[in-house]
Amino acid sequence: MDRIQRVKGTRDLLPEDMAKRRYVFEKIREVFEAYGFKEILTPTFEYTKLFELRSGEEVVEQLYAFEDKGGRNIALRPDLTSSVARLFVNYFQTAPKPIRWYYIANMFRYEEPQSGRLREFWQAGVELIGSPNIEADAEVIALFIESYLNTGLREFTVNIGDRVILDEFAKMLGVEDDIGLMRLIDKKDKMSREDFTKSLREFGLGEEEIEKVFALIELKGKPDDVLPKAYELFESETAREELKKIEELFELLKAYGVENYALIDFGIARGFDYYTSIVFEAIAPNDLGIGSIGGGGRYDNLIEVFGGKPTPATGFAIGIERLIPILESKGLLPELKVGSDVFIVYIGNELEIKKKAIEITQMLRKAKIKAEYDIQRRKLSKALDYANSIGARVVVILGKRDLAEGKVTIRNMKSGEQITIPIEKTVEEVKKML
RNA sequence: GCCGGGGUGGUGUAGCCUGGUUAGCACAGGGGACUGUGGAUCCCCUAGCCCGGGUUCAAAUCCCGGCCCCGGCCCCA
Repeated sequence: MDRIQRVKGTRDLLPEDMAKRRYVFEKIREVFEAYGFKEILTPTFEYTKLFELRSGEEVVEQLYAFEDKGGRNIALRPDLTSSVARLFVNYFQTAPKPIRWYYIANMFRYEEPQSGRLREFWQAGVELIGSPNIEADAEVIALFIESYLNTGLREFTVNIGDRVILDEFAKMLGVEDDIGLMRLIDKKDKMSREDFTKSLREFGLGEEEIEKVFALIELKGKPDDVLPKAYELFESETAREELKKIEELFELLKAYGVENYALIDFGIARGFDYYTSIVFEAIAPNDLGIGSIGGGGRYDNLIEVFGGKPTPATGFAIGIERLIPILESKGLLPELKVGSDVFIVYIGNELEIKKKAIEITQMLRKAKIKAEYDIQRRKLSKALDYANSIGARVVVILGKRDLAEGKVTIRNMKSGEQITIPIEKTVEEVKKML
């Protein structure tokens, strides 16, 4: 008969995978908590309308959307930002600001799987709701950087862009389709200079405008280098005020001690069209074909879109399926042992001796030692073989002769060394061997 | 949605181009010999050509379609 396979774009996570994920999640969670963020979780599915309100009806194409038995149009969450905004509008509009929430959850998008992209994937993210100030952007970006640092990652940058600047830029060029221009600029790193120029021409820009686009995308690097040039390029009051905010942002990041990881890149747009000003994404160089490992930004209009009072907010999400392979390829994940440390074997098949094996196993377990006894009725040699294969470091052997004297034998699987000890000393002696 | 490369026991593979033994090997798994040390050795067993159609006397092998995997494009709200 045909066996049922995994659904396209999904993954089975085996014990070793889960150990790695738990490790990475814990490292990220530690930092989130240290910044005073509180964990929340919203339902796995929402009314499709929620996502349509945010992004337009065409997003249904990229959603896992379906009709349930009650005739409701439902979609699995593609991220948590919409749900968090909904939650806020429904119950928390009068709560003291700012609200600091974090989540670690799986998301679903109906897209073609490829490197670093699955249909079900996990994100660890935060939302900081209620502050319009640059302090909030700084807080979130600092937390973003520190989260990566706590996983052990060092080779990465957080590139910071700004939607206001891009809007002003589009105005400056007299471009109507500002979103189209942003998308094009966002792709600059994916193509050669020639191809990029060609795309800009096809978009309808003249040579002078193209020059300006290149001037813009060269606004990339440390603020000390970039900002003076930016002040030259932009003359509008709006743009200059925004540049001032960015200047302050970097001063704040210095106070956090994370400024070395932050760069300006005014070519960054990020796809999400609900972002309103500061946007950012983390890039870690790798040869795995993985692009951004996380990103976020300010979304000051979204809560209004969902029927709430206008409320500023900012946040980010870290893509776990992208981060873990990078950490792994750089050797930044510790050796994570899964399974029992101690294996208990008994020789013979008498009920009494089995009960003894269980009692000893329980003694070890109560002492928080990972232990299991042989429930396969294995012979000693096969039992040792099995103990070896599961990576048990110590084997407790119960033989009739030892038991008659109230003793057991414990074997250090690494050295092969064995000692015979009184049963009541088992926990103590096993601990010494671990 | 589009393009390229793939799909052989649980895992890794040989066979495919050039159609023809019972689809080979290794590892893993189960059992046995062994009954207090063999983390071994030996023996036995389990288990596979992604699915469907076509060509042919004959298909794992050639052709078409589908599904899935890997990668790229679109998209990434």
